[in-house]
Amino acid sequence: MAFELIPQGKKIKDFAEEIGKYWDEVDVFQKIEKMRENGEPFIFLEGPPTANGRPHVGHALTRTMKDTALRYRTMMGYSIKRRDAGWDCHGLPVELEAEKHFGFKNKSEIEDFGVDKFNEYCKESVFRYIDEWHTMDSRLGFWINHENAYITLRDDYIQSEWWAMKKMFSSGDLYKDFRISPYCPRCETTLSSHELAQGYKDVKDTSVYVKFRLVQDGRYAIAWTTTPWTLPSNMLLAVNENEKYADVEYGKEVYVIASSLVSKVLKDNYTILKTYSGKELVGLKYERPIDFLQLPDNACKIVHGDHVNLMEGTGIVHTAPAFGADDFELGKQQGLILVNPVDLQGKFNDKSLPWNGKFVKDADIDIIKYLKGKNLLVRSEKYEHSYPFCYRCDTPLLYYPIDAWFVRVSAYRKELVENNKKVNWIPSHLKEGRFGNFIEDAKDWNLSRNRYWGTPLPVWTCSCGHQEAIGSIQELMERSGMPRPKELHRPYVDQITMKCPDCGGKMEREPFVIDTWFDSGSSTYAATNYPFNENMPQLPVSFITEAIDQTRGWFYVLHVLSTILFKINAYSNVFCAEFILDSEGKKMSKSRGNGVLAMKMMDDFGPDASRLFFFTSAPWKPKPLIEKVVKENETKILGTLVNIYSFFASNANLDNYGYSGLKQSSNILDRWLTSRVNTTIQECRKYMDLYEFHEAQRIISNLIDEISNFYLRLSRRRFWESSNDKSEAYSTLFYAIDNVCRLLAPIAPFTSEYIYRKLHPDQLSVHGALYPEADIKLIDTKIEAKIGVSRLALELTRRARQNAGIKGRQPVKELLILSEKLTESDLDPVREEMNARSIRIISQSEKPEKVFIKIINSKAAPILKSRFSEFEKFIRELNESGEVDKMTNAGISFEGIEIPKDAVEFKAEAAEGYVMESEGNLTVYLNTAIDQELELEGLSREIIRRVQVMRKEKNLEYDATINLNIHAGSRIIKAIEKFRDKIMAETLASTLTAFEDTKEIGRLWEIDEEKVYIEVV
RNA sequence: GGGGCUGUAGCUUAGCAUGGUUGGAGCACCCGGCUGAUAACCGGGAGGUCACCGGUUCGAAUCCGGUCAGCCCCA
Repeated sequence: MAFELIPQGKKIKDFAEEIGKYWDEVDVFQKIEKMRENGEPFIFLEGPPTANGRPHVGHALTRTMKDTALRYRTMMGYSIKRRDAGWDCHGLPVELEAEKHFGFKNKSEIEDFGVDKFNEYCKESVFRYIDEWHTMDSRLGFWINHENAYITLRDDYIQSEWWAMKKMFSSGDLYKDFRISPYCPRCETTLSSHELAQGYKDVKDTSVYVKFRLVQDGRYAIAWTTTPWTLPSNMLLAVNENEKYADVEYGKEVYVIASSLVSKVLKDNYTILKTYSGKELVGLKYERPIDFLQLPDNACKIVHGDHVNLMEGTGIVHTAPAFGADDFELGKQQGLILVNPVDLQGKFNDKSLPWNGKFVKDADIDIIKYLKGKNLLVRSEKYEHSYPFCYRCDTPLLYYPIDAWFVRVSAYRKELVENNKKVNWIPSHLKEGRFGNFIEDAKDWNLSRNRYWGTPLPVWTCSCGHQEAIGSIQELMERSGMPRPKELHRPYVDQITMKCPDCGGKMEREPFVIDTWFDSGSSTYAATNYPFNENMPQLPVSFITEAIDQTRGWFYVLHVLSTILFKINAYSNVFCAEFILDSEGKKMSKSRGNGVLAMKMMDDFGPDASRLFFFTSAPWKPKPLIEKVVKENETKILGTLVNIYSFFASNANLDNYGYSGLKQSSNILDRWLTSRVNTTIQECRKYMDLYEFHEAQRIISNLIDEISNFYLRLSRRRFWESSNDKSEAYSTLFYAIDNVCRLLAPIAPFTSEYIYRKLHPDQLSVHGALYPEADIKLIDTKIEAKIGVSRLALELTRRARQNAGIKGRQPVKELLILSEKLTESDLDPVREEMNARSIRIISQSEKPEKVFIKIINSKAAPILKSRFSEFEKFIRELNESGEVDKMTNAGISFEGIEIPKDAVEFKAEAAEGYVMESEGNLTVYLNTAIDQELELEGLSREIIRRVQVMRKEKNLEYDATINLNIHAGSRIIKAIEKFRDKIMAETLASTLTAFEDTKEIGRLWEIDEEKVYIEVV
């Protein structure tokens, strides 16, 4: 049986293509799934992307993390459950695309066009790029079942959500409320906090300090706001009763301002009259600066607000309950009837206002002018702050009082925190940090959208106030007595009405669709169509992973819904990736145009190099995409592995070797490598279990490097000469490559499969193999340590050679190694590389060292004064005598003068004729004497080396013989004659003729500045 | 304004939890060497105020406090 060779010039990217085809043709993925059918379940859940955008490198990263985890678990014998794709289909971004397509500017245009046609377009556009996703997944090697994908727009998926909503409606956890929500006046819908978060921008707005005259005594309370358009709707002023306030004389007027903020507000020319507690202000009545609107009698007074702080402004907060959440709460507390002069398009709609009909933000300037004219403005200034804009249409959002449906998440804070304790977060700081903080303070979830393309809210209302939630299609038909709608979308479900059980009136559906995050957050149960398929979803799922932005997105909604519906955490392990940055380290974004598509990365680098790149450092650190970093992984890890295999295969074939298990070897390098493989396995499993794939990659990469550059370099001859432990060497190398393939398989699935199947042509796939398990018996830490020391000895030898100016090819007479750890035989593997006639381990007493004394002039001179030069001479002679080391302990006396110990230094240097190098407890002494015989041997090796180069250039087979003719000067001819046999053996020359001549034949070489002509025939 | 993460050589990074010889690699650069698997490798050189300031300590890249910068999240 021969091992298949890797064709010259074949690229690692080509392997991927070949392997991809093989997997498809033979159905490898399905076969492995079947093989593991009865394994312990490991439950996955795919976070559904929207397929109306193209996959970029960030998607490739998270899909690599998913795939690596799942392949690893498969190799650990688990049966992966729910390895199904999923697609997120609804939502505002989809509608926006549709609006753009049709050129619509507002909702009425959509309604005129027809909601049915509009939604039809949305439905089709969702899958615009689905093919590219499929191709990307297959090229990246992401093994996931696409044919079982869950799709959130399907009736059966929506029906499960209806079940959930009905359940929450029944328990009171889904409720309608009139409150302040972030609202887009262009899209005419409320937004969720998640959508809000995407639209914050830093902008400069005009902020104003406004005077509110106190009825009691004519002082002015000064309030600050960045939204002047809310001033006409002012109903209250809020202070903090626990803070200090001051009466301040400014011009002829007296202002009330929080005392710590006076200097900020008024700059100079003011006098503080007195300070007092905020409590004294509470209850005072005031006159509004803008008083067109009719207000209830209980308005226009100062109240306490917990939210009032002294970070900015004046410590007195203008409160318009219609346009702020805190304001609204205060208004409610005070029992105020809400006054709202703004319509759903964000325009004033109260005839008493001079600005009636204007978009509120555009009225700011007029309002400021109006205040100035009435002398009620202290001053105005540009103020930079972040303000929310609609993330899809860029319209500034308003906080607006409106009916909306909410999930009572805040009531479940305790349960959310409890369930989070059962979750393993990677990286761990998210658990208590970003995510933990967020759920501790979870707000009720604004679920309803006044839009079209989404899961319809399944609640029907009667004009008498009666409400009912519907939990299934069956129930919908029974309750309404109407046929099943075409699909569970608008406008079809809107046409369903039912009879009110209370008053007999007609009940109509609440006209909302729901937040699309409810869709993806429902995947735990809706993807399996629970409860309609009757199988309780297995929760928590074992593992999910997405990018960091999903902490408040998918990770959050999954956790919330699972906690409310099933009282359990949705997942037990969650692995969070950071973003891939561009080559400059900048965030990739659409507006910058610096994004990189996943397919481009596959085209440029191929899947395995890309996958390895994602794990060059922890995936939870942002990583710039730099071409040479990606390529480096390919050469260092994959290229080296491929080479190791090529070396193995070409030699094994020459020797007709076949693997039949790991042979016990007495060779120290074999035992070392076997041990290294097993320690690596141990470590690797540990890291893979912790989802620290990047650590696993690093140690696998180290092992590959050591196999190639240490083990093989030093073992080469055993493979191509007839050594008696050759089959041990082959079996060790095979064993190492086989294990490396399996260790690397989850991370670089293509290349490892390619090599693995060359080792095991009879096996289906490396991914169906079991992940290596360390054999403790094969781990020998002593050997690993010893080899470490011998490697250091080799390094020191090279260093010493360099210092002595002796090249590696030149044999030296003697090498002495001072070490307590090594024995002679430990050096066997490195002996040849050290290239010395004699290599010995020596003891302390044998050190070829000369101890000498160095005078520390600054100390010795003051003691000796005028006799110092005599002392110098004395020491010089002493040093030359070689007797110094006898004095190291005794101390020195010079003609009756005791020289203190700190006035001299005892130093050691290599004895004459030696160069020494040391590191730690290891010292190497190199004898630098080169006699004629050594010199000639060195020259013979120079000849051999050059002939070898010529053989290679001629592309000769390894075992092809040659005829060798050499013309050169006398010294070299002498070397050739002396080492004729060796030269012929090494270069496989059947004849060797050598003449002292300058005739130009073959190729001209220069050795030690002498011309040498070599001809290989 | 609040919270989180990150900051180590030109670039990519290890070390930081548990303080301790001289902060370790790789890429690129320079010099030298090795090479019949490997555009690979080996030795040396150059390149670091370990973001900055302060504190604790005999001793801080590491622990503590603060500042700055970048990114993210929240408001």
